[in-house]
Amino acid sequence: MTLVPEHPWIRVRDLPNHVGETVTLRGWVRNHRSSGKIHFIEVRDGSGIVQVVCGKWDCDEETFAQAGTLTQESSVEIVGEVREDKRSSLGVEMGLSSLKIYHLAESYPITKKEHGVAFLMDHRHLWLRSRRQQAVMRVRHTIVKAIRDFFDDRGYYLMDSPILTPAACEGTTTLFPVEYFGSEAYLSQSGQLYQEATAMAFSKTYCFGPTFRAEKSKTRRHLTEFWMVEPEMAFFDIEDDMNEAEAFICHIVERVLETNRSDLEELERDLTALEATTPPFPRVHYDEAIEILQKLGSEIEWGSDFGGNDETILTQQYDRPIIVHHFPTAIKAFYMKQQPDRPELTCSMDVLAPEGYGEIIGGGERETNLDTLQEAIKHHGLDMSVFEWYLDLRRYGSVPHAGFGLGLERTVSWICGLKHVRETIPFPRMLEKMVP
RNA sequence: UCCGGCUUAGCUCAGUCGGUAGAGCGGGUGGCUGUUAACCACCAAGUCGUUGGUUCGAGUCCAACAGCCGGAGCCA
Repeated sequence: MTLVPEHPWIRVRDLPNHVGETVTLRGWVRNHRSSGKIHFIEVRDGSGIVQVVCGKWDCDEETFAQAGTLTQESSVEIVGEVREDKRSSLGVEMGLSSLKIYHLAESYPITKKEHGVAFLMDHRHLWLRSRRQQAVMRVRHTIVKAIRDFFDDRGYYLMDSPILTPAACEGTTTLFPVEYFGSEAYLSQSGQLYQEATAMAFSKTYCFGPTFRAEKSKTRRHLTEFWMVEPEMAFFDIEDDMNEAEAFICHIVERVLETNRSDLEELERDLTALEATTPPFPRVHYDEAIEILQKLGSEIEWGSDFGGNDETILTQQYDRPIIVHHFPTAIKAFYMKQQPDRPELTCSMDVLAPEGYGEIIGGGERETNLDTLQEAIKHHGLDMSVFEWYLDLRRYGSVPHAGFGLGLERTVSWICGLKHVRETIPFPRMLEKMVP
C-alpha cells in the first residue's frame, strides 16, 4: 500500500514552480463558490492557499457534480494543471481534471464571518486551520529554528534542563506541584540553574523547552505553560551578555523578515517597526530609567520593579528594543551578581521590545562568590540543602558567567504584532483554559 | 485575589418606553460561465446564562450566583 499519487504531489507554496505541469494537490477546502457552470474551490494545505477552477467543460459530468457538493473543510485530492494567473496573489491557479474526496466535512463551526475569541479558543483545534493562525504558527516555526541556528552556529551545545524539579529556582513565583513517588516535585519554572552547571562543563550551552508558572495572571502577556530558551555562557560578564542578547534578537528578526514576508503581510504587521531592529539597542541604566519614567509622569520610585504601564511608556520612547540594566538587588533573584562597588544593584538586564510589548528577555551575570551566594539563599528563605549541587559550581573552578532567558511566545507576539500571547502557541494553557 | 464589562438561533449581533423574537453568516432546496467573506430566491432553526424578586405582564427593571472577556498585582 502506498498513497504516492500518479502525478507528483506538490505543496501549494511550491506550485508557482510547476506552471504548465499536471500535478496532485492535497488539502482541505477553505471555501467553495459556484456560478452554476463553473466552480471555484480554494484549497489549503498549510503551506498556502490556491484556487482550483473547475468549469463544466473541463471534466466529466460526475466529477463536476461531485465538485459541487464540496463543503468547507472537506479533504480532497485534486489532479489538475497549474496555470499562471495574475489575479491570484500566489501567481497561479489550478485546473481540475480529477477529484478524490477523502471526506465530505460536516457543517463547519468556524464560518466565514467574524467570531468571538472565546468561541475560537474553544475551537482552537480547528482555529489553527485559519489563515491568520497559520501565519502566526509559521512565524513561530521560523523563530524556533532561528533560535536553534543562532546558538548552534556559535558553538553552544543543547543541554536540556529537567522539567521535574525539587524546589523553586528563584523562590518567587508559584509552582505547579506534582506527586512524585510519595514526595512532592514541581514543574520547572526555569532551566537556568542547570545551565550554569552545563556551562561549566561545555563553556556555552542552552536549553529550550516548556516552563510552568502557576501564577493566577489574567493578562495578554501570560500563559501558565510557555516556552523559554535559556543560554548560559562561561567567561561572559554583563556587557558580553547584553551584546549576545542584542545579536540574538537581531538574528531572529532578520530571519523572520527574510522567511515570512507573506505571513507578516497576512498579519498586517508594520514592517518598518521590525526593520528598525538593528544594533545597537539603547542601554538604559536602571537609575536613568527611573528618572525618565518620573519625567514622563510615572509614580514609580527608585527600588521598585516596572509596572506594565511603566514598560509601555518607557519603550515608546525608542524605535527598537532597549536594554535596561543593573536592577536593584532587592527585586532580583538570589543568583544575580551584585555590582562590586554598589551592592544594592545587580549585574542584571532586561530586553524590552518596542511598541508596548515589553520584557522579552531577562538575564544577567551570576554570582560567583560562594559566601555571597550562600547568604543570598538564606536571605531569600530558600532551602540550602537542595542547592548544595549548585554551590559546588562555585567550589570547583568558578568563573565569571552570564546568561539570559527569552520567552518564545512574547517574542512571537511582538514580531507578529499580536494583542495576546494566547495566539502564539498551538494550544495555550491559561487560567481556566485546559481544553482543547 | 481585586476592579470593570459581557451573556438573545450553530456563530456574530440587533431588540426603542416593560406588551410573548429579528438580521447577516453557516445549514437545506433551486438559479447563475471568472468568482474572491461571490450573488439572487425560498426553507428550517430559540429553556433570551441560572435562580429568585418587582409587575396584570420581564429578553428588557432589581438581587445573588455561574461562565467568559479586559485590566491590576506577579512575571518571560
